[in-house]
Amino acid sequence: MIQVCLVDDHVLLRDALAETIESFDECKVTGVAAHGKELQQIVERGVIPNLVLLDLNMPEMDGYDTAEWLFTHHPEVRVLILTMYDSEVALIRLLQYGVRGFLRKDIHPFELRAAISAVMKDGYYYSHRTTGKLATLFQKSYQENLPVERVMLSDMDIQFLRLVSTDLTYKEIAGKLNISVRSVDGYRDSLFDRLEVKSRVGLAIFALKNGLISA
Amino acid sequence: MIQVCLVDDHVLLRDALAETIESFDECKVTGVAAHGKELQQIVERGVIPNLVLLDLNMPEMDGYDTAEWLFTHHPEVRVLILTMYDSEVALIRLLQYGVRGFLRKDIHPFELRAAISAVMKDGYYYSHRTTGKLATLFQKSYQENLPVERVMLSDMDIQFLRLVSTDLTYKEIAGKLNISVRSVDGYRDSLFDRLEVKSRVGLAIFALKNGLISA
DNA sequence: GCCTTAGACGGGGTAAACCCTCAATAAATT
DNA sequence: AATTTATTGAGGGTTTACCCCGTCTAAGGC
Repeated sequence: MIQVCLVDDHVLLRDALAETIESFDECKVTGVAAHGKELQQIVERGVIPNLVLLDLNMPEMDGYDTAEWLFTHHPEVRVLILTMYDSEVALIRLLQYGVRGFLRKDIHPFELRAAISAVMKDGYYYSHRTTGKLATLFQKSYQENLPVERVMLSDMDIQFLRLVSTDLTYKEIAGKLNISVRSVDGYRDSLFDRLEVKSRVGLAIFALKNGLISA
Repeated sequence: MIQVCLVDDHVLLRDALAETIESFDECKVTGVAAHGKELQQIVERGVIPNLVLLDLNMPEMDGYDTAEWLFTHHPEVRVLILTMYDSEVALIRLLQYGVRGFLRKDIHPFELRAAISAVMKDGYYYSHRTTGKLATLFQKSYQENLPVERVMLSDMDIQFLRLVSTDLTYKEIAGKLNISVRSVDGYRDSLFDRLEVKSRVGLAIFALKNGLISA
């Protein structure tokens, strides 16, 4: 019997999903949480699931931090991401934390069941869409003769993108990060290049679409 | 028996929701659709529901257009908005189309049932949050001695916001709208004032958060 | 040791964004 | 007919954003 925990702040979807998963003979929902902190409490109480279905955008403690925590403290727990919009950024960041698969919320229930089965049987579940995105990413890093680390975003990049998606000027951003305006220029231009946008608005839109800021 | 149609492109939530609603004794789900076009087909086939639970961000035909279509062609059908994020813009636009209530997707199932009951019994359901937003809006229009139309966004504003949330320069935007760059300045400054932001990025963020562009 | 690479910073420049003031037109109000 | 109001847009200005050119330093590969 697969013991599943659901982590999503959208109660309506989460509870309905719990019923759907309970209807699968091979599964049992042993816990539901609105965000990472709640999951932590459940796990630390000794209820350790086999599989965690994890949303990304949540209050308190988001999916990234939750995946990282599970990876370092309970690596035996398999994590399946269930999110609104997928993105290369999410993909790369989460692969580092050993997540076993990615699902968009617009899938059909039978794909959910297939994904759960695959994760428990084969250890992972990557849809065509996911592998496609990964392939594009590695292809890009190969064509431009750059390591994958260059294509993906660092913590600094993400911190920077969060500030860019704000009414602050670059001068103010430089102040917040304790670096010079020229360094800000450098990060910006680097991101222009890698994210293939031409303006600050493009960066902000990218940050929004990739869930880097709470929409 | 209340006949309900569900319109949402997220199959997982929509189908789970259908089961939840079917479990309410007073309700029956007579149709599900992924977007407005599908709902149109259902209705034009003669299956006219009492209540439509409507998402806003959808492909093909979004919630706004769907609400407008229902309002003009089938005003007897009551519309209850079920969306990810609520916003003043959505509120004002949709009130024009006679929608009966607003629900965020992070509510509890019992609030959904209460809302459905209220809409069918009293004709509407406005949560404290909704009425709060409305109050703020009217208060603002009163304080600034402006008609509500001044506080809400025109079609031009929305069209403009969509273009602002793009890599295009204002010169290019002016070209697209067949107006001069100075007029663009005017629209921009007017929106700065009304939306209380200081930069183009602020406008883009606003547009995203209010679902004016597909995220 | 040397070489590359990445990060932080500067000079100096152009284009874009921002922000005033004012004015002509047309539609709506009175 | 007169007044307001909205729309559009011009002149002219400052600030910010964008994008080259560099240098220096620290970290890591061989």
